[in-house]
Order: sequence, then C-alpha cells, then structure tokens
Amino acid sequence: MKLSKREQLLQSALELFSLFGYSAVGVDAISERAGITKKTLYHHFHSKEELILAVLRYYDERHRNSFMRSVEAKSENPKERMLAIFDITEEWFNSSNFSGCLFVRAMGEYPDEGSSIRRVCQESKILFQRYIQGLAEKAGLKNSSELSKQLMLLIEGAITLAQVKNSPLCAKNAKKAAHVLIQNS
Amino acid sequence: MKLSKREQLLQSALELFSLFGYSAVGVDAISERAGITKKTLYHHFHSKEELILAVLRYYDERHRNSFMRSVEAKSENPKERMLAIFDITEEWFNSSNFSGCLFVRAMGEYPDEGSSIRRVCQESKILFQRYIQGLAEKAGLKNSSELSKQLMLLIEGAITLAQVKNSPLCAKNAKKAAHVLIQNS
DNA sequence: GTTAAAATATACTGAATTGTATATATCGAA
DNA sequence: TTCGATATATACAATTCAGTATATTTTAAC
Repeated sequence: MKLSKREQLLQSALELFSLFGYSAVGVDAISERAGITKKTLYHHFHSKEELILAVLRYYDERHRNSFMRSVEAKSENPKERMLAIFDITEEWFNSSNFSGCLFVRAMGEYPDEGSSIRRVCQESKILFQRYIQGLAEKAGLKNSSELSKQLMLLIEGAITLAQVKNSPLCAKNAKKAAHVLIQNS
Repeated sequence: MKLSKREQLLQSALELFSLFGYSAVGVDAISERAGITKKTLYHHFHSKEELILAVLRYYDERHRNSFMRSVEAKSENPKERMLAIFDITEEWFNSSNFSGCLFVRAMGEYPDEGSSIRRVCQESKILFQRYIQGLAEKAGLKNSSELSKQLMLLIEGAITLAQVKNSPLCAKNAKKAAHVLIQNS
C-alpha cells in the first residue's frame, strides 16, 4: 500500500531529524528526500515548527505502540513484562536508527518554556509512565506510582547513556537495577 | 578581579546556549552580549564549533568541580556522600539556570559520529562515573563498577525528566532508588 | 468529461548567519 | 618611546534557509 504524501513527508523528516537534528535540517532537504515539492510540503504543514510537531506526534504513536506490543509479546505475566521493557529497550538501542530520544532532543533545541514541542514531549513521557504503573498495579505491587517513576529514571538514563557512550549494554545494567527495585517494593 | 575577554565570551556563550540551544544562538548575539567585537571573538576562537567546544570544556570543569565540592561538604562518610550526590543534584535542578545537561543537548544538535563534541561529552560522563565509583570503593562496596553505572543511570534519568517535566523532585525519587541499590550491594 | 483540489516546476524574496576585510585605537612590555 | 599584540568599529561577502509567487499539470470525485 502506498503512503500518502503527508506520510511520506513525515517519514522523510523523521529520518533526517533523527540523523542530523532539527535545526540542522532544512525544509528543502526534507522535500527533496521525500521527492515532493516544497510547495506541497507547505500545503500540508504551514510552517517548519508545525512539521516538527506532526513528526513528533507521528513518531510517538507508532514508536510507543510498537514498543508496548513487543513487550507484551515477551510474556503474559505483568512482573515479567516490567522487566521485558528493558529487553525491548536494548533492542531499540541496537537498531540502526537509534539516536537517543527524539523528544528530548527536540526540547533541547527548542527549550521555550510554553512551547508545544515541550507539551508533546511531556505527554509522551506521561503516557509511558502510566503504562509501567499499570503493569505494576497488575503485578500487585503496592507503591506502583513511586516504582514506575523510578523505572522511568532508569529507562531515561539508559537512553541518554546509550546515546552518549554508544553502548546498548546500558539496558542490561538498567534491567538489573530494575530487578532490585521491583523485589524491594 | 576582572575576567579576561576570553572568559567573558565563554560565559556569555554559555548563558545563551543554555537558554536557547546551540544553533539557535549566533556569534553576533554572543559577542553583543559579552560587549566584545566579533572580530575579537574570532581571534580567540577560530570557528563557532571551536567556541562551543571551549564552552563545554569550560563548563565541564567548573560544574563538575563545584558539584563534587558541594557533595564533599555534606558529609565525610563515603556512603553518605553517594546519597548526597542526589541532594546536590536536586539543588542544581532548583537553580534558575538549569536547563538539562548541556553535553547531551550539544550531542543532540551535533550528532556526528566522530565529532569532538561527542568526545568531550563522553569524557565528562566518564569522569563523573569514576568519581562515584571511587566513593563506592571507599565505602567498601564490592561491585562498585556496576553500582556506579546504575547510579549514573538514575542521575541521567533524573536530569532528563527534571528538564522535561519541570520537576526538580525527580531527584528525591532517584535518591530513594539509589538507597535501595546501595543497600543491596 | 468537467471541475476543483492537489501536486509540480521553478524562481524569487528577505532575513539571518558564519566568517572576513579594512582602517583605527589602546596598551603593555622591551 | 616604540613596537607588536589585542581590541574596536563597521562594513561586506557568500551562503543558507524559511516561506511565497506564478504558471502549469495531474488526479480524483461528481
């Protein structure tokens, strides 16, 4: 099935932003990569910022959903699923297109206090934390809120350090730490 | 004591990069803020990239040193110092000029594989991890290497989430998790 | 098949940005 | 005092980039 022009643009933009950063990539480069005229790009997205936002939303949905599906394919048990999160994280780190968290990178480039980019980024992190908390509740763990926030710390730290040190093994260490935290909760 | 021109430039650049990001800030803005001619700027730094590198090195030394001094002022005991790290981290989050990790943000904007920016960033993280590992060894903990890496995960995660969610309290959660990990090691 | 929307091709505007050029002034040290 | 390095003031060159303009063609629904 063929992608719509809009989706082709989103995908090309996603690839380029991921490779080079947001301000480093011009709209000309995006439209060229997509094989779509700049005029058409501006027909779908009224500004570069709007395009960036759309890319983040597009990526958020797809990535988080596929992530959760992968986790759920690993086990039926909620507690095991909590640990499986770190296995999937490691797979993500090992994928060729891993380049850190696209949301955090966007916020780093556009740190404006009330910016929409910040909101989208916050929203994505909140949704993921809720997912972990849901698993913790199903696992019958009492302080699910605190625990899920702590696991988030490990995951975010692993993302950063995997990017900086170029070492996907961070995920393994995070998993070990998570195991201890879960046992103690 | 008066700062050298070079240092004035570094400081102005640091403030602006921290507020707006790297590519969003032009050399004109930096020289203007420092009250120093652009020609003079280019006398001290041969390119913008060189300036960014110098800013990162300048910041790295000052920030990491002042951080460690603050930690050491909190306690004499190595194990207590390991926990004090998270208190100082929280103070950092609460400071008005906190805007995430400047190294990670730089790497996000200039993700080039072999770039000097990446090297400086890696170096800084490694030095900090060694500091934690040193404390863990002095505290007589056996698996100091693994533990220090796990504490790094918590710290980096806290930095990211404090920035994203605008909530310095992340540090408190990280400290609790750190406490559990230290106890279990 | 007609028609309106969507897409192309291509050129252009205006602003911003990195880095340089030139001519002049300040200032510390030999 | 003089000389060389550092700094200023200001203008300029060369690109790059976001976004627009115009005229033409394709597509898809009615």
